[in-house]
Amino acid sequence: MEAVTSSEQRLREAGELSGLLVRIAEESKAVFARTSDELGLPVHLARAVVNLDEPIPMRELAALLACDRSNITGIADQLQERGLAERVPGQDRRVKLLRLTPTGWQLRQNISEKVSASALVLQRLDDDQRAQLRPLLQALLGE
Amino acid sequence: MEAVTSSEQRLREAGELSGLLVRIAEESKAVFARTSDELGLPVHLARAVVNLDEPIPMRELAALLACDRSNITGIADQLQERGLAERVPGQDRRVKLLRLTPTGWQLRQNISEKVSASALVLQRLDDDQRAQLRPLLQALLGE
DNA sequence: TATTGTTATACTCTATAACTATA
DNA sequence: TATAGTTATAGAGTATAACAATA
Repeated sequence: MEAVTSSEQRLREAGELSGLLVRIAEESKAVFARTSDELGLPVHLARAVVNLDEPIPMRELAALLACDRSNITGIADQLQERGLAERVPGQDRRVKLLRLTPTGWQLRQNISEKVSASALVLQRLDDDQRAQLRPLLQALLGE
Repeated sequence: MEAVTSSEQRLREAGELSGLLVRIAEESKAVFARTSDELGLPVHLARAVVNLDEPIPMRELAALLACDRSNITGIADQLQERGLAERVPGQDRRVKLLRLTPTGWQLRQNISEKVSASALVLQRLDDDQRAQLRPLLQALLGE
C-alpha cells in the first residue's frame, strides 16, 4: 500500500510544481503577447524583432525561435512590409540575413522598455529572489 | 543613455529568466508526453485521466484542463472507447459525470508511477530545492 | 550530394456558434 | 431565461515535402 500512496503523493507534488511552472510560462507568454499587441505587432513578429539584435541568417532565426525554417519566410515578408527589417545577401549566396531597419530598432527599443516594465520575473520578484530562482531553473534544465 | 542601457539589460535578464521558465515548462510537457506515449495514450487523454481522481462533471473537467467544454465531448468519447471512463448521470439531469473504470484506475496508477519516476521537478531537484522553488513560483503567480 | 530560402499543402489544436434537454 | 453537453465548422499555428539556386 505504501508504494501506491507514495507514488500518488509524488504525482500530486510533481503535478503541482509542474502545473505552477506551466502556468507561469503561459502567463509570461500572455504578458509578452499583451505588450506586443499594444505595439500593434503580432507575437511572432515581436519575438523575431527581439531576437534580431544583430543581422542573422533566416535559418538561424528559425533555430532561435525553435520553429521550421519555412515559417521564417512569412515572418520576413511581414517584417519587410512593415519596414521593420530587410533581407540582405550573405557571403554564402544561398544565405539571406535579416537586418532591422532604423524603424525596426526603434520598435525593438519600445518592446524592450515595455517588457522591462511588465515582465513577471521583474515585476514580482526582487533581486534576491531572482538570484535564488536562476540556479533552480538551471538545475531543472540539467545545466 | 543610461536609461537605454538599463532597459536593454533588464530586457536581457527578463528574457533569460522567462526563457528558462518557458523551456522548463515545455520540457516538462515533453516528459509528460513521452510518458503518455509509452502508455499508448494521447496527451490530452492522459491529462484527463490524471484529473479524474474522482467522478466530476464534464464542465468541471473543462475548467481543470483550461479548455472549452466542447473539447471534452471528444475526450470523453475516446476515454469511453478505450474503456477507461464512463459517463454517469448526475443528480441534475443536465449533468454527466465522468468516472474512471477499474481499467482507468489501473492506468492512472501506471501514469502516476511513471510520472513520479520521470518528472523534472522530482528528478532534478532534491527536497530542499523543491521547498525553495515553490514560494518563488507562487510569488511569480502573484499568490 | 547537401543546404538555404521559398512555396503549397496538410495537420493539429482549440474556440465559436447553434442545437437539445433539462432547470 | 440560463446551463450542460453535443455537434459542425472555422481559424491560428505549425510542419512536411518538393523546388530553385548555390555550395
